[in-house]
Amino acid sequence: MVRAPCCEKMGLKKGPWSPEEDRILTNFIQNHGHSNWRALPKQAGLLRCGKSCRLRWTNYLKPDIKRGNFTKEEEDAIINLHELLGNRWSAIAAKLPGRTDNEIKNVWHTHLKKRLEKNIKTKAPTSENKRKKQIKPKTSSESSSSIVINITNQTQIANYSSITSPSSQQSSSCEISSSLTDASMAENEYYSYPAEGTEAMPEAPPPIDESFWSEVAEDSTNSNSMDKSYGESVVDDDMEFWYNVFVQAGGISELPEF
DNA sequence: AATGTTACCAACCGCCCCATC
DNA sequence: AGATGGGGCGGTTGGTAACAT
Repeated sequence: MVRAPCCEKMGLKKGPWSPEEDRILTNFIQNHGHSNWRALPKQAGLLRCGKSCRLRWTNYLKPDIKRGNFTKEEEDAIINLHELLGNRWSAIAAKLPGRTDNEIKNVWHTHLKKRLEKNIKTKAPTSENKRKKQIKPKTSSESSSSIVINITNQTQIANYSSITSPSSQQSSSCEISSSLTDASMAENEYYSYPAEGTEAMPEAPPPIDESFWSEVAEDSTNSNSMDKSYGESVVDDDMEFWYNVFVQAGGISELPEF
């Protein structure tokens, strides 16, 4: 079924949002919620399509969104999660509180992907691997990561996930388990290289932040697209998967209570 | 100072899945 | 059972700021 884009209707505005539009949308959602995105712009008096409003809200206006540069820990978490989940940005975003899938996707394409590609070529971290261009400072306070995911033994994790993870039913996980070779292990050494002016990362993974487990539990109870395909036991399987990942990573020794 | 190039990121587009009729 | 609508996701684009020449 092919549907015409919702914004094809004449008179609907496209492009960057004005501060006034932001204000109207924010006020409306705070007062009335967003039960129906399609009807929302009309009710709020915005000349936008519902889809545009949803994107603006979820990617920019939502109050719990964390602004500012990604920390080294967040970038490492994205890299590790991308190894496990592939281009499932929403699933990755679910593990990074305050970060949107769009933001993570952007960071991946503009920054992390190149970093990894460069590292494959050079095989060793050098000062050239670091960002050529300085990021312009953000206006809001500097972000800080509330979770720490530092998996050092990628091959072990990936192979294990191919056995126990519900994601193993999908091709992406099979690719992960088969593609992680000694060479890729060498690449992964890069993940631990310290950013300029910071301490070197410890060899052993740091303890998993407790908040991670509550996020996993919360995430598992929400039926997202990732979970839906796994059937009724998805919640338990997902929990078991993440637990196994971090046990293998050496981050925790026992299953926390949820 | 002017121009070209690169990097970043907000926003859009098309497709898919699920719920409802 | 099939059609339709709404929401969500991932890929891509376009504007612009920063940097290089």
